[in-house]
Amino acid sequence: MTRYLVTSALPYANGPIHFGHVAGAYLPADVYVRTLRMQGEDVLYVCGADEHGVAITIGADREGLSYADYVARWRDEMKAVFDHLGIEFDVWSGTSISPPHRELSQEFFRRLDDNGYLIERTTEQLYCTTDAMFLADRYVVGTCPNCAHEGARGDECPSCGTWLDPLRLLEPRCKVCGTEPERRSTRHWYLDLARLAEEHLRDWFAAGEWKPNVRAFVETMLKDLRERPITRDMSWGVPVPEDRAGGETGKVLYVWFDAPIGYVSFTKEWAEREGRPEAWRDYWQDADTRLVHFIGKDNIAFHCVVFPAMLWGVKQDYVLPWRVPANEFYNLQGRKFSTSENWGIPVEEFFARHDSEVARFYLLSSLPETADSEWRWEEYQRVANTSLADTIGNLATRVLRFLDKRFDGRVPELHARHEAELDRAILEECGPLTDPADSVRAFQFRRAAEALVANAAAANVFVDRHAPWKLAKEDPELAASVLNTCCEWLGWLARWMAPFLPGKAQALWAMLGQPGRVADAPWPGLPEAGSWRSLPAGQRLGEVQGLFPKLDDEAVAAEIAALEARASG
RNA sequence: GGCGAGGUAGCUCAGUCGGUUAGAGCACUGGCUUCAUAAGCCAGGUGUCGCGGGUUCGAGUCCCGCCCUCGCUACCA
Repeated sequence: MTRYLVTSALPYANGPIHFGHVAGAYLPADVYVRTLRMQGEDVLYVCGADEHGVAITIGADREGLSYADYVARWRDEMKAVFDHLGIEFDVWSGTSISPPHRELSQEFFRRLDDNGYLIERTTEQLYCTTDAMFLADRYVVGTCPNCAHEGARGDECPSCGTWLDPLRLLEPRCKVCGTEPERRSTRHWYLDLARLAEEHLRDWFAAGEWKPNVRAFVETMLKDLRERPITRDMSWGVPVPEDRAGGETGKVLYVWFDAPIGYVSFTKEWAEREGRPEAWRDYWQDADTRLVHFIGKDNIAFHCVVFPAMLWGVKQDYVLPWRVPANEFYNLQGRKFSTSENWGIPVEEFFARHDSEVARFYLLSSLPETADSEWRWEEYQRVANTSLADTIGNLATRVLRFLDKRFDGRVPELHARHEAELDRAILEECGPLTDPADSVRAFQFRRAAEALVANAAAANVFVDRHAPWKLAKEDPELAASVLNTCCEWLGWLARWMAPFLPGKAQALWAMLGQPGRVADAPWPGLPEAGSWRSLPAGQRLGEVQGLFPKLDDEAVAAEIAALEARASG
């Protein structure tokens, strides 16, 4: 048994979760966790909201809410989406509410400081007297010194593409209130990434196994590492430890610094709740633990460079990431998901009309694993109808309804003289069989989804070749053996389905008359001739019902029309 | 600008170490079947592998140049 600590990127508590986020970082992680658990691994799945930072204070001010209320609202709303989709964390928390978070973040700061990885520096920055805050680059707008474009941002001019510094902008204004900011000097702490890379990070990364997109990005970044500020002048966040602030007040840890520490804080929170307060160390400070970060590609720098640098720099034997299966971006019907342009699928409406398990499966079969991909309603319909309803759902009903009619709704008997022949037929002659878990472990979820459908399709071939409805008249014993084989196969299918379609898998499990939770059954792997059957003959089957609803063309057209109507209205 | 990823059948994509005639699913057509949610099975066609050059006995695959799409570009998180 191997120990795994799995994380999904902490979603920023400043807006809704959409299917793009789900496909990028949450659903694959959930499937990975469920699969490993069925395979007997020790897995902890940690997530929570990222709740600090200036964007949140601005959002809360705009809505007249306290920061705490504002992030709590998004925290709860995001959790509701995860619940709908069956994404189950062992702990879901938030960086502003997790009890250990403040102390732990400050401890990271102190230890990095003690170990010589922090640099203090005083610089001039723009300060808005109206909003009483220093302005981050993107919160300053002004006139571009290069092309005179009036809408230039503090970091870049969108017109000529020049890299800017806010201090270079002509007629700078605060993006929030329009006031002209003044220059003030301020002292901050910087993380010495260059030194951390020199001492350990480069070697560590070079020895790892990474997806091509991750390796390429990080190797470029490692060539030219600058120090990064880790503090900010504001009130919302984890305060810089008083014993290190040197009299400075009003400074907090910069949100990118405290956010990933949330993974650790939340693990500690989980351990406390379990009544084993030291158990978090098993996951974070045991060299054999495999730390897996599921993220979108925009987060590669943090999870493969900055956070590992922090984990190593505190010299507390923290494990560094083992794999970072960063996904590309997921779009919607040809365009980017966009809250501001109303280009999205309102999740509550979606769940009112559609089956969330089907959504899970469709998302998994279209994940942006190697390139950007997208949600297309036409493809959603195809997957829902062809792969799920026709291939998997119909397999179950064609077998089980026949048994209801002709075999008293019980698992038929396998006659010993048929076993070898039928094993050979289903295992070798009805199409290639593959273990979906192999692909899941390689982070190839699309392939795993395909394997699942292919394994079901093989049983359809088997049924057709043996035509039990004919055999029932000519050779009832052989018919029974054939249908016994089909029942067993459905049992395997239910277990193969469990990580992908947990609810449907359970429904199928119950239809077979199996007690308990299918997720508690061990992962079946691939069946081997002579030893793969386990259902007792005569076992009563459960009530047969259709597993998957079908989606007609009108429904699809209506969804696309609604999508476009929202965007234009 | 820099960096990265991608460009393969009508659509979505797979192609390992360079190796036979470039594959799968969907869609489409024909046949079979009637257990099943009008579901299932069998059979069938389709390619300037983005463009140009190079290396090689042999290139979708390796090298160089170019074109197109998307993303990142680190004090937004």
